[in-house]
This record gives sequence, C-alpha cells and structure tokens, in this order.
Amino acid sequence: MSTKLLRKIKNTIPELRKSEKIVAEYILKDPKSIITLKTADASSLMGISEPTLIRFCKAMGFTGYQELKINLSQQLAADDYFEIYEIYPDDSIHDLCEKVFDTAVSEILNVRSQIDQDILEQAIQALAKARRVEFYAFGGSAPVAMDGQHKFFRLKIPTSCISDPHIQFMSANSLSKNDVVVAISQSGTTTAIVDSVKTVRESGAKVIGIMPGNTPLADICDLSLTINVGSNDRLTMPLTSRLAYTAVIDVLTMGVAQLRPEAQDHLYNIADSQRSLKIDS
Amino acid sequence: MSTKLLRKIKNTIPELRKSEKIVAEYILKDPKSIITLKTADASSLMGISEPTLIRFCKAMGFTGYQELKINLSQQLAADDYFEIYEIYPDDSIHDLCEKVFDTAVSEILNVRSQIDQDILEQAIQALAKARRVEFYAFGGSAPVAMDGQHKFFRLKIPTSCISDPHIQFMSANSLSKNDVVVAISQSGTTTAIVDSVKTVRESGAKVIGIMPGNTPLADICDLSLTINVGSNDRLTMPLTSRLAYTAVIDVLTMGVAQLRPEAQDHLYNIADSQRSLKIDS
DNA sequence: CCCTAAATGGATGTATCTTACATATTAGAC
DNA sequence: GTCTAATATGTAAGATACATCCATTTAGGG
Repeated sequence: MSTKLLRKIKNTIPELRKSEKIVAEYILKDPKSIITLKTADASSLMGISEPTLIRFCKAMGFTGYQELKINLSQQLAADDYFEIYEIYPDDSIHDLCEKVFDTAVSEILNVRSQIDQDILEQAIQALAKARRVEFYAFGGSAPVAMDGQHKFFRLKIPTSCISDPHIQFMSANSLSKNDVVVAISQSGTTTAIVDSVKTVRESGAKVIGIMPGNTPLADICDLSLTINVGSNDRLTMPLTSRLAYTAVIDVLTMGVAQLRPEAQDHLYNIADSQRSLKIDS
Repeated sequence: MSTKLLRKIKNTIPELRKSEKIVAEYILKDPKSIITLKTADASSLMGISEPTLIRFCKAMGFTGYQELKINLSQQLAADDYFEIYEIYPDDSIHDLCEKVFDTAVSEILNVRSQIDQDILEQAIQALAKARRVEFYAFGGSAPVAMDGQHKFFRLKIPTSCISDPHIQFMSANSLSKNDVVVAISQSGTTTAIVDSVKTVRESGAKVIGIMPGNTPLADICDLSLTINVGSNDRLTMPLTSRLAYTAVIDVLTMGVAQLRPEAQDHLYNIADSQRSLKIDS
C-alpha cells in the first residue's frame, strides 16, 4: 500500500464528476461508516445512486465497492488495532512476545495522537537554537535521557545526560539563557527533578519537559510535552511506556536535524569515524 | 474485538465441531488467502460446505462470513500498514512526527516477525535461572543495556550495565557458569564487544546476544537473538531501531518475570518504596 | 433553442452469502 | 451390539447485495 487511500481520494476529487464528488466527500467525512454499509444504504445516505457509487470505486482503481470497502477497512483499522495487553501466567512465550510488541505499538500510537503539535514545534525551535542541551532524568527515565544525549551528540550539539541530583544542581546553576534542559520523568512527581527544574528556570535557561500531564513537573516547565501512558506499576503489564518517550525524543532529534543542516555532514562523518572500532566484514 | 482474532480462533478450537476445526486450522495456516476468497471457493478449498463456514463465523461471534472477512483483513493489514519513511527538508513538523512514529511502529513490527521463538525461549529460561545478569553495550546501544539493567533490577535479579571495555573485561573474568551476559550491539561488529564476549565464554557464563544477523557477534554468542532493521547511518531516517531492541529486552523481562513469581511481590513493593521520592498529589 | 455528449439513476441480472431443512453421523442407553 | 436421540453436516433453495445495461436527464456548444 504505497499511498494512503484517503489522501488519494482527496487528490482525485478535482477529476471526478459532480455526483462522484459527493461520494468522495462523504467518505472523507466519515470513512469508518462505509465499512458497515452496503451499496444500497450507502448510496441512499449519500443521496446518489448505486451505480454512481460503483463508478466512484472504479475511478479510484478498484474492481468494485467490495474491494474499496476492504481496502478502506484495512487502512482505518491500523491505528485502532493494537491494544494494551496484560500478561497472564499461563501465556506461552509466543503469546507473551505478541502481547509485548502489541502493547508497545499501541502505546506509541497512543502517544502520537496525544502530542501537542504547537509545543512540539516550539520545543524543536528552542533545541535548534540551543547553545547546549542537557538531559535530566532519574530511574527508569535515565536510559531515555541517555538516548537523547546520544542522539543530540550525533547532531554535533554540546550535550550531556545527568542522573545525579547533585550534578544536576551544579549544572543548573551554570546554565544561561541560550541553554535548554530536557527533563524526563515517567511519573512527573519526582521531587528531585522538580527541584532541579526550578533551579534551571532561575538561571534563565529553557526547560522542555516530557512527562505525564497534570503533574508537578508539567506545571513548571517552559514547554511541557505531556504524555499519558498506561502505568507500569503492575508486573502483568509490559514496561513499554519508555518506548513512547524514546520515540518523542526521536521526533525532537529529527526536527532539530532538519533545522540544522550542518548536522547532516557530521552524521555522515560519524559512520566513517566509527569504522576503526569495528571488525571488517 | 477484545482479543486478537487469530489468537481467539486458536483458543476456541477445542470447543469447535470437527468440521469447524478444519476451518479454524485453515484460517490459522493461511489467513491472508481468506480475504480474497468467497464462501464457495473457501469452503471447497477447505473441503467443507458453505454452511459450515458460516457456522464457524457465527461461533467466532460474527454475524457472518462478510464480517469475519473484514475483521481478518483489518488485523492482517495492520502489520503491513506502517512504513519506514525518509524525512525530507520541507516536511512539516506534523509530517515529521507522523513519519517518525510510523517508522518506529514499522520497525517494531518488523522485529517481532523476525524473532526466533526457540532462541527467545531458551534465552528466557537462561535468564530466569541466572545468579547474575550483566548487560554489555557501547555507544547507541548503551541506553538499551541500561534499560535492561533497570528492568532486571526490578525483578530482584542482581544485575549491572557495563559500557566500559576495561570493566567489561574485569567483569567477564569474574563470572561463572550460572551467570548470564546480555550483549547488545546494533552493528554486531564492534571489536570491543566481540572481545568481551569471547572472554565471558571462557569463564563458562552464558552469553545472550541481541544484534543483526550474520555478524561477528552473532557467531560467537550462545544464544543470538538476531534482529535486522534499517540502518541508522542516514540522517534522513529516524533513529528508531533502538526502540525495537528495547522491545526485545521487554519481552525477555516479562518472560523472566513469569518464571520467577517471587519477582512479582518485589515489583509491587517498589511502587511503595518510591513514594518517599515523590511529591504527594 | 436545439443538438450532442456526458452524467446519472432505475431496472434488471448475477454473484455471493445465508437459511431451512433433510440427511448423515455420533454418542449414549439399554 | 443395536437402537434411539441428539448433534453435526451438507444440499438446495432463498435472500441479499453488488454490478451492469440502458433509458433518462442534464449540461455545454453551436
């Protein structure tokens, strides 16, 4: 499936006949309803005839209504299909594997739909202009921060990852207006990170937070990318929420890379420079 | 639909009539073919009658064949729907966000289909029996290793994460038969990790590797969970491959948790013990 | 304003799915 | 082992939904 059907429909509208346009607009407006409708019902709902509906399907490149319906249902299903699962003691390894991956996908998609595009944009702008980017995190969020640091390092941006509250405090006091701190917390309530962020803000540096909404940390950051995922405090649930956090970092990284073309050369060079560390193959 | 259709079919088999079992087994064997088949063709291919096929659909909770077909097509499509995208300079932030998340999902699903279930099972068995679990990794894989260490820590298993080749060497020499090392490398060719793994194997400890297939590292581990994802050496591609690695660690963790019931109590206790570090809300 | 060509819908045919019912099979009781 | 009753399965008819044909309508050009 190379192009997405809905986009294709939208692009094809100008070439369609008048009554076919009605079909196109109806499908774009409420694509999900089509899946359960038959030609007769669909056409009468749209106020056109069955042949017109069929003609529209053919104009879109399908053999008929049936094929369009299946195609549409496939595309719409994708996002809703993945679920968060609990693991049960008698699950086989195979089930377990399926469930963990499904949950991971589900949470990533879930987060994608939650992200505030405006804040994301502002965060990327701030990071792209930053003289220095520091990642603060504790516990389970520390690997996420470390990942962020690693990625920004590749973009040739001075960066560090700090999981020690004392060092965070020292770092916070040494920052200035042009610096950015990315504070990551899967709880949003950790006392130490809230304290660190307060100190950072006194320095004038900008703080981007990645944490659940309605938390003490979310309240005090300049830009809060709030993310609500299933809690991890039950053993029976996969610990996939940090995947979603990592994905957000990835978006930030790619956004910054786009705004800083000089980073691109550097990235290519890294591949070369790493060669000496590797075995020839 | 609450549970995944194919899994549900599998679980329902014992309750089905003999000829309906034939249907179930056929669908499980080749689910994709159903999408394009009509009742007549499908039933004759399966060697049963159309009504039996319909009865099977109803037994699965659908109103008929049509509904099952659409449902099946949705579920099968979901996996193939996500794609790996390249980022272009003129992409909007929104496009970028969509692409990064899509790519992430695509790679996670891709990895899921690659995982060797036998090796996975053996790896989980080995980890569950381990006296001690050490994670070795460098560079971009270090956050993944750190994540693994964090997760196993929660399972009350003595664990550490080592990204320093010297310490790895010292660690490797101190391990014994009952210990397990998890070596993570997104290249599979890093000289230092290959050397460390060789040292570990001399100690008699077991090495589980997570890396691309056909690499020097894959050749020397006891259990190689090989994973092939799109390369990350281009700036225009999201850096999502480590998400897939983290997901694999997650599967290992959940598998071990399942085999070590004593870990469960501990996990619940952690939530309590962390309370003192948090702000009341 | 008429003519032509295109667009649209009604009616019909056909493919596909579903149901009713008859037959076969199986399980249990004697 | 055999009969009976219940269950399972398939045949064939019926209903439904989809696609096609062709007549009617509409729009545009002369």
